[in-house]
Amino acid sequence: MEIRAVLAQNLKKCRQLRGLSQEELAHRADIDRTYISSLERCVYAASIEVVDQLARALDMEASDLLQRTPADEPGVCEET
Amino acid sequence: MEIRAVLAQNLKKCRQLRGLSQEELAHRADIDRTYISSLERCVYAASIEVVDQLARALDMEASDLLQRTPADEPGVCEET
DNA sequence: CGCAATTGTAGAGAATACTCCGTGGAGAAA
DNA sequence: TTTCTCCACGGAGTATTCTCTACAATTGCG
Repeated sequence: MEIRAVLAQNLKKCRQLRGLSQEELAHRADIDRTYISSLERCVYAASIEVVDQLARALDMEASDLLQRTPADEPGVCEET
Repeated sequence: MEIRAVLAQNLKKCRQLRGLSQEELAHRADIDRTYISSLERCVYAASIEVVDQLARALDMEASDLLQRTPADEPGVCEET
């Protein structure tokens, strides 16, 4: 799986789990809304600074957003 | 700690632990040597694609290279 | 010291991330 | 239908990453 897709998947999942719209997240992370939309569609390879901003807005670690989830394990956003 | 510094620190440590020079790593990751030098000095905020290439060249996960190390815990490269 | 390997650094240019504008579509509710 | 929210998507412009070339500084080793 491409690293872009890993980020896209984790980003979308964690955002939705927190009940945030792309626009709300954009505001909290101080990032353009359409850009977040692009990231969730794998259009760009984000810089680690953007990943860090998004992670902080989601109250998690940057490394968590890049975590590849083995098929039979829970994702980074789920509770145990 | 800035996310650039986290990457810089982990990158340098893991590279040295594997006995690789910047040039050898550059070749294995198919990335310019001077750019790796820059990353270890926090000059740029790498894209997640570069982080992934470096991680694969170091036989580890991209998320590991962005892991912040709590002061009293071992780094991502150390054995237990 | 002399030599070799490694790393720092500068500068120019290509490539790509990122912002900002706007438009339109899908779904839900009045 | 109309309205509202959310999201996909395009284009143009700016900012930054990333490559390449070349040379200087450093480190370690005989």
